[in-house]
Amino acid sequence: MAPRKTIVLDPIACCAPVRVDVLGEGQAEALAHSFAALADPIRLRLLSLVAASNLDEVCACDLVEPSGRSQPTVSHHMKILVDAGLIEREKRGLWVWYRIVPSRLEALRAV
Amino acid sequence: MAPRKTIVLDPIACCAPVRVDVLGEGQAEALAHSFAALADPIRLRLLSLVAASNLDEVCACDLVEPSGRSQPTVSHHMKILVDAGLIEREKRGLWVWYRIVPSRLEALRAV
DNA sequence: TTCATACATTGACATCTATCGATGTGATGA
DNA sequence: TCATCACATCGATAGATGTCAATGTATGAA
Repeated sequence: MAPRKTIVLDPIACCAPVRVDVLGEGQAEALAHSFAALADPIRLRLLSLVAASNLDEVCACDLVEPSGRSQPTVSHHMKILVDAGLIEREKRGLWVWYRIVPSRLEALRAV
Repeated sequence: MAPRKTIVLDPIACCAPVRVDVLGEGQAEALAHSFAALADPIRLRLLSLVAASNLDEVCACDLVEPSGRSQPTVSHHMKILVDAGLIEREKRGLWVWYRIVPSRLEALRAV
């Protein structure tokens, strides 16, 4: 089928740090799930709001109005970001505080 | 509403390269679109296949079988990757060749 | 011109996702 | 105990997305 010859993934590919290899199904599934969390403009803005905080954390009540979405919708999106490990959630009293998880963002860059 | 005080995005934020700012709607929309292209396990594997090629480019005919999807489906996904600017498409004769666009991947890392 | 090949497009369908109103839950204060 | 507040969950709905069979399009060969 191949015009030249089928692609050969170098069998003696060295253990180099820049090793380029084909993603397995499981890895691809997990990665796609992480990227999906970033694949929504509202979530990107929410993430941006948390990251831009000069307090290092943001109260959930301060996310609803700038996002332009309803409270349930914001809650829904924040849950997705938390489940993806991009944001940490901490409840203190009546309020919920969010912090970004830098290590998780860093991990995604290494694709 | 805010328990302490509303978040203040530093108005005198310097022109520093690590400038942290809240995404505008337009930027968020564009970014989300790029991430959406990566938010599918099949597309990640296709991208991986192209990136792992030792020829620097891959024929479309060599993507169908390893992806485990039909030819129209692969064509569909490759179009999404090309539209996102992550991959370049070149038709030579009967065959179509794909190359990754490193600069575009680099740009996404800088979020 | 006619045929075969490689890939794209179409149409239809099932599934997923974003959204919001209504309601539930847990904490605080009176 | 009761009322109130902050946030989560539920249920319903509209729109987006992945998938493939069927078909269309362009290229090269006979």
